[in-house]
Amino acid sequence: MALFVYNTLTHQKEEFKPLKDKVVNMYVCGVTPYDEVHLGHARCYVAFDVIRRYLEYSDYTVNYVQNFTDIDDKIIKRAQEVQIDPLALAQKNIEEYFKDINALNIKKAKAYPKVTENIAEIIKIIDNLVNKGYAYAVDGDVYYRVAKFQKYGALSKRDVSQLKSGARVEIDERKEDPLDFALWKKEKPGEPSWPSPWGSGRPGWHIECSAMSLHELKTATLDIHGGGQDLIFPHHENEIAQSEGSTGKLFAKYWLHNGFVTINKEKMSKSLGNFFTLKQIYQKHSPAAVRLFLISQHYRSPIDYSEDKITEAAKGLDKFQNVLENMREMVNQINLDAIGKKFTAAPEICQQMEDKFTAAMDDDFNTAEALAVLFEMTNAINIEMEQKELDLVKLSYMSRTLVRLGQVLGLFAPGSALRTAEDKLKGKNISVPEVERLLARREEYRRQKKWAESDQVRDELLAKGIILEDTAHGTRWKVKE
RNA sequence: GGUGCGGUACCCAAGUGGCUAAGGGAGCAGUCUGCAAAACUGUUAUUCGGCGGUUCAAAUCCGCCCCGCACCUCCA
Repeated sequence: MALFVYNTLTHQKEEFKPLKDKVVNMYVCGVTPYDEVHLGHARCYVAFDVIRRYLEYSDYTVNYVQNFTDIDDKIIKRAQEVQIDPLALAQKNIEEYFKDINALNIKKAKAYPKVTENIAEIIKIIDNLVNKGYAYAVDGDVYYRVAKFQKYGALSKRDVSQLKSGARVEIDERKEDPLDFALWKKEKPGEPSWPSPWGSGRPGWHIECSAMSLHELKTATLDIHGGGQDLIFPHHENEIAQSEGSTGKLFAKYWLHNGFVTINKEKMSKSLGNFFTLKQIYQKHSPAAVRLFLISQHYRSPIDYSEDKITEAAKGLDKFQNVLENMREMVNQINLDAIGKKFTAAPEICQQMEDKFTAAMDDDFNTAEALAVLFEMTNAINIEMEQKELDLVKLSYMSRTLVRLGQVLGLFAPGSALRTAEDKLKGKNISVPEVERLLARREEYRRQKKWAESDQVRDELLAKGIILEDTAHGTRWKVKE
């Protein structure tokens, strides 16, 4: 089976073939760090993290680059509002970005270029565009000459003449055409600026991605360029115009765009004010549950957020957690190599599950279906554990497959694995030592068969949202979400 | 107005021409358990927004209609 991806550029699913065999150069538009990270951002970066992980699972070397647009109108505006230096504001938000995003178990990019560290590269491209006639300077500003770029509108499927009649484009007398957009903006008093051949100023919004992808990945043509659907027009359309105008080569082979997070079916966005930051959500839910929620639906479809849905995702996570903890108790000590003589091959079901999993993921990263395979595997393991005579080697193979495939989706990875005890108690009015103290007391009651007292302790814990499970190997506890 | 996406059970959500319409949550009944929880078993869509059409065969293709959302302006 081959991997097929939906390419926004061609509006269809295509077989994925990178330029160079087994190497994928991938650039995903990062955030403009003027505010906190919200769930919409998380969806984008989780989606592309899954894509990256699956490509790596499929034996590709992935060069993943994601930028920070750390100087921009919005940063300047916000900085003025809170009376802080724009670059310091951006820096602070970048630090917060990593805190919030890392919790979601997102793999590090190869590089995180910033606009402010790539001014020279940006100027170089603008200069090149001016020399080729794709751009013109007016009064300290530099604009892109959209009419000169024949393919303009191809990505977003827009007709240039329609755009003009749309009348929503701002009229600026100095521009040759209302569609022309700024590559370089003349310095304004009190704003950060850099020297350039056209005078002091700063880069326009779209140029940084053209410059930084070229600079960081050393290739005119990217294999994958990703981002949110809201960036298709004008941002990505403009990037194509800039990059291809400058290099004369195809900018990106595959354009992948993730769908929005919505609330009550409406797009979650800063402008509508209906957004939830990750910090807000983390107060009530674990990042792992947020991640599972985000991948429970295909990355291109809109996903509607609600508290209940994250809670549902948390329950799914519990299901995985339960099976893995039960497994751990049973097969923890098994050395597969030592017992290998008896059971040399992995059971057939492992290969079947893996085949189903890859078939789902090969179809434009269908995580919803892939997830179903993991639940099927979970069920199969549970059934196997019900058997009178346990086949521990088989169980071990099965759980290894579950974990390995789960990790492709970024679930239960080592490190950020499942939820830790402290993580579980987030927002609860009780500490881990306290729980353990009560458990010990209940254990003593149970030993003495004082059921009433024992149940009282259990009820007490339940009232605080803690559920107990008595197993053959002792009592386990978890938190009701 | 232009462009695009979607409407599948109580809820979420896969499936885009042919095996019994995945999977998760919720509910109900049962097994297990000191009792629970977890887990397991059974059960909840003769039907896929509506109406026509094509076909031996359609949730899947075509036409029309109804409804929802997004983009065309900063947004992941």
